[in-house]
Amino acid sequence: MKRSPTIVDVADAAGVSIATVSRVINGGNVKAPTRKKVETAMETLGYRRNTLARSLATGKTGVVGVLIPDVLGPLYGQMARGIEEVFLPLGMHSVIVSDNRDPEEEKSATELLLERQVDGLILIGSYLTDDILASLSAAQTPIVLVQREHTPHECHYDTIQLDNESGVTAAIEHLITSGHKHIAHLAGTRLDGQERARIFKRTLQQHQLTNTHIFETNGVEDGGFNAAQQLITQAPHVTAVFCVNDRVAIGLYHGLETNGVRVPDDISIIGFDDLPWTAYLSPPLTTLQQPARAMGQAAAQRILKQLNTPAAPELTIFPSQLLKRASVKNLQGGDA
Amino acid sequence: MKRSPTIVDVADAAGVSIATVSRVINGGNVKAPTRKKVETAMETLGYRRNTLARSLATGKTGVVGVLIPDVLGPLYGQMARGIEEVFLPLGMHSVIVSDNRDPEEEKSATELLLERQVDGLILIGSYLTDDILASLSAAQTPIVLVQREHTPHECHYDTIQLDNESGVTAAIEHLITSGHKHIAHLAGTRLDGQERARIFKRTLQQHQLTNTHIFETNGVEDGGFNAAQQLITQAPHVTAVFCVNDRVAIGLYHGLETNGVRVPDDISIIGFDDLPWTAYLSPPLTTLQQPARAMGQAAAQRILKQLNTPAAPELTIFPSQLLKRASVKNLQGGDA
DNA sequence: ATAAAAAATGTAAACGTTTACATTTTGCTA
DNA sequence: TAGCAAAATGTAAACGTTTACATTTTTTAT
Repeated sequence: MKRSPTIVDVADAAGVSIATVSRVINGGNVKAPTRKKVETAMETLGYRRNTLARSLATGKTGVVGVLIPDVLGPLYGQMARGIEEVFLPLGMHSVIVSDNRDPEEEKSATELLLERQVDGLILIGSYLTDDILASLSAAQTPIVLVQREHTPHECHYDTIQLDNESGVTAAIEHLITSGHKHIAHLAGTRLDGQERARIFKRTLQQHQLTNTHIFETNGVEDGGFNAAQQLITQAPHVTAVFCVNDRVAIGLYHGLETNGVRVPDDISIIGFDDLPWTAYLSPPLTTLQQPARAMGQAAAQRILKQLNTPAAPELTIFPSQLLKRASVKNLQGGDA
Repeated sequence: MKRSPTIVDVADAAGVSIATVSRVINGGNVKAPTRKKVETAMETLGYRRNTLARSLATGKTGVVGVLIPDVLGPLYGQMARGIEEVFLPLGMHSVIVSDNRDPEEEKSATELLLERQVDGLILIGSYLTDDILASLSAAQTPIVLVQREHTPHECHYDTIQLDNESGVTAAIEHLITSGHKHIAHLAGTRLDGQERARIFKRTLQQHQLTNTHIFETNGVEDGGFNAAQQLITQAPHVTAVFCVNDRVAIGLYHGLETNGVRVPDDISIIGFDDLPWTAYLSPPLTTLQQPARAMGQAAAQRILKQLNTPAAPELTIFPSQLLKRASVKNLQGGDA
């Protein structure tokens, strides 16, 4: 087990000082012949630089930590990709860690990233409160929150959120314009879900539809599946359902089919998230697309900005877009 | 921007030497009152240890690098989770990097991880050849390959593979026992795909079914979609299709539906991978489950073993399991 | 050809830990 | 209560870089 070669070994082999070697590595001023000597020395020795030592000396790691709730989840994958797209060209890197939607685990994972001296922190779907965040960021490491699961009183941190407002409204209005009068909602438990339920209710009222059916679900497939039963027995006149997300929607598809209810002929469905395969369902699911990748990019951008100049925290809101597909039936004659 | 407190600051505040502080951090021998003094000092100063410096001093980072082809892809997510499950309890961590199925990018990403001094490397779906791997691992960093995309002459590295053999055979035999005589295959481009095609062909021959229809696809949804057309026109008597993976299968579902062909009444379908939502398709997809999580765990385990004692490289093969669901129709009277 | 300016290189001190070794303190035993 | 072993603490050298500063070499202008 021989020690891997260091800058010192290279310096010796090339007959120069370590400073010179360091300079050729980092592109400093060094004469062509010297540079070549050093380069061949590096080549023959198989030198590989030690980022640890480098970071220790410079005080920068070029790494930003990304905390996601869940390694699976295509949406988080897309965000991660958006983040990478910004950092990679700058020679920076993101390390992804997943808490499992467990606030304790989230906190310790964050601690860990800070111990690793990350240059910034992107917290996705974070449950952390302002106080905890404050204690974490005592080292003034830039922090950006994406899709935070905690409503703050004030905006203390850069935050990227999804505009549930316009999305949900668009979805409901699409249903109404298509002639639906009895619309149900399958709600989820998380913060986003609750907000969507609120907006759903309000939008219905604004259109003088007061008979609101909201069914609570666990936010995943079997929740939607089970809700199908309730829906059929408790609200038989409903012709359209807005689901808190696509996973619930797909469960609902399945549950309805099991009960012999056809989509969209008997019931129209709208989901949320545009998970990649929903376009291939039968019928293809009408849903709201989250610009997850763009949100990731924005988060990375904010980190960079904070790294340059300490700016006041900002709240950025991204719109979601309604993708009209075949899971919604038009009950009108032919307009809309 | 005040410097964050170091071990020295803590030592000063507590009136002890830095060695003692280091000992209380790492659980060395230190008397109770001293320990308390140090702990309160750390508390009030808000000390956070610097993993960089620690790793530099110890020569271990406690980090293993994981290279995956693609952050999206639920299968890789599951592997990543399996890996984490092994490392986390040991206080180790995995950092995930994705090359985008680009050999160049893969190589540089690997270099980068090594520069970061990772204690081990798990390469998933790697395209790297033995020579390149050899040059990379000159620093004798443990390497484990999972689902390698390159057939080596000999087994130079610990390798984890999926048993395509038993899986494909089981799938085809399930179709045959169900009475299917004209079976087509939608093939993919990658290594695994080619192997599956080979096994498909051979298995059919072993059952005296010589009329093999193999259609090449790009391995994702639209490949399956397009293949539907070809299938209908070029092989109208086919009653069952084995797809190289679930993504192709879902595209095929869609393509067949578009052409008015019903699944499974007109055509039975089997996929591969058991992507999480295939159980919710209509009809639920019969498919082969990959033990991705277990494979991840095994990879992590091998890294640990290599870290302890330099053992001879091993090839571990994981079986895939056939999940019989409704996308295959039984053409027989009622047995099987 | 010479002085001055610019460029190239070298020297040595950081960066924040761990750890072998030296020293001091503590706890026992006789 | 002296003496000794064991336990606790301190000292200082590593780990592999970067970088301010000092020194040497080269270039340029006169």
